[in-house]
Amino acid sequence: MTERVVPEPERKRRRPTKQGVVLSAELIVDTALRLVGLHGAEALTVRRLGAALGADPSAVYRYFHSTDDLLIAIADELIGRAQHGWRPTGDWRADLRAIGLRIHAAYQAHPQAALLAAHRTTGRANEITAVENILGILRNAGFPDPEAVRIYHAFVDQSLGFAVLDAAALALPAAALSADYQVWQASYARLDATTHPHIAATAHLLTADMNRSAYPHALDLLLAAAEARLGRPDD
Amino acid sequence: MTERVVPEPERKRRRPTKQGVVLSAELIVDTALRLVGLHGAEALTVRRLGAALGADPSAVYRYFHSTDDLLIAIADELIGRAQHGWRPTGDWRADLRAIGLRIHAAYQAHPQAALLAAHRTTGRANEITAVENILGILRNAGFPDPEAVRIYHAFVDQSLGFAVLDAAALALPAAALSADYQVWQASYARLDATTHPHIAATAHLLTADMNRSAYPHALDLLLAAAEARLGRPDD
DNA sequence: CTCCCTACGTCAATGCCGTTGACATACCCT
DNA sequence: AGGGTATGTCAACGGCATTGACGTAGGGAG
Repeated sequence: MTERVVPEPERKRRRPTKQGVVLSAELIVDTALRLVGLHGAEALTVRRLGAALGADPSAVYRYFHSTDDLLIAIADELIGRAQHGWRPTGDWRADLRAIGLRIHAAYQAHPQAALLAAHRTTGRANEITAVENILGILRNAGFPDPEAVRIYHAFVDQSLGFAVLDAAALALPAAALSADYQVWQASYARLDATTHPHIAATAHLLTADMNRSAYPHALDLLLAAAEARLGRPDD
Repeated sequence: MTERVVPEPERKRRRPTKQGVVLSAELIVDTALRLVGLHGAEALTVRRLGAALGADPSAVYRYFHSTDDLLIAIADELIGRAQHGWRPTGDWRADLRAIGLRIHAAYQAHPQAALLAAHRTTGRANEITAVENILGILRNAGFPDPEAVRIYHAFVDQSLGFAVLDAAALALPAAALSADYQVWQASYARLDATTHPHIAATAHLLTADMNRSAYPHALDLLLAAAEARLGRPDD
């Protein structure tokens, strides 16, 4: 007992740190996002977070049980930002497309955080709201419940999966990024047409396409296939 | 000069460690995969790897520039394993489905490694072979080059994205996993039907679906949509 | 067969990291 | 006004990746 972490809603005392900062779970999450955006994913350490907050590093443990716990909170915050201000239009396909792009964009805005947190199920408030919204769109569109659940699952995991992958590219330090490009030039762009005819034939298209996220296209394919099923409720 | 790492193909001297083990890049990658499979992703440290190999930890740096470099090698090894023994059947849709499932399965077999490495572009031999195969299937199926490249990109990134996400679930320690399930029970399964009608109506379906990967379904949707486009080369 | 060069395994040190137990203070409630 | 305790702080622990220096033994040259 005398648990180290007191849940945020029932916090009463707020005692400023030596440097005069009044801490809160929200401030810590925001500071963590800022830190990670400025200095990369590897900057997210308890010690540096403490320094950025103006507090002793161990103060963080009064708000989160562990760094993992903090990560979950960050993930939920991003999900919340993705939904901020969203309103359904009534067109299920457009609505799902918008939600998917919003989730993706929210994570792309904090690639390092996405890399750390997008693959976690948070079970927190913002995540639950998102689930409710997506399921509602599908059921109102006329998908029978089992189909709605299956499409929901594919849709959500697709957006999160792409978020992680695309974040990984953005999160790489500039040095590694240019190194990656040189690897590409060295290995792919000059492959022998006799051993790798298909890469050789499409090399120019590949280099152009590589620089964009494939998510919008993949999302459109998923939605098109889902719509095609609305008519045929078989199989 | 006197570079710390000598590339594997031109290695001549093989000097056993104190414990009598003869090292090689391959042995290190295999040992890393075994380590990570046995004791989780957090067990992949240079020190523990050294111990598992029967060598001083710093010997690893004679074969890889950094842990990141090692990770890339592990990723490429998994891609290679996914393709091992694969042969095209001539049915493009079945072939792509098989490759997708193989990639996914290869990473699921080593979830901790997948989590660390699936979002990296390796540029190494096995990755290049996979790219060539997939592009070949699409171009032979009759997709025009720009379309083939776009579908290739969506297909590959979707497979890797799902691999990361599904690996994350498998990689969680047993304790965290059951904790997750309890969170689910506590928050989702008993949500008020008036505030969250859609979750409440489908809760039983959600819990059943949650335990499977959505990848096969998402893959089928992608392939169905791609096939639908083969006829209409417009837009 | 011998000698030399240097590749590569080893050692030790550096500066990080997360986490925790003990402590003290100042906040809030009564 | 006073007490209980929440919360910020301090110090310490063990583990981490990485690197420079060292020496020994493998292999090529003659």
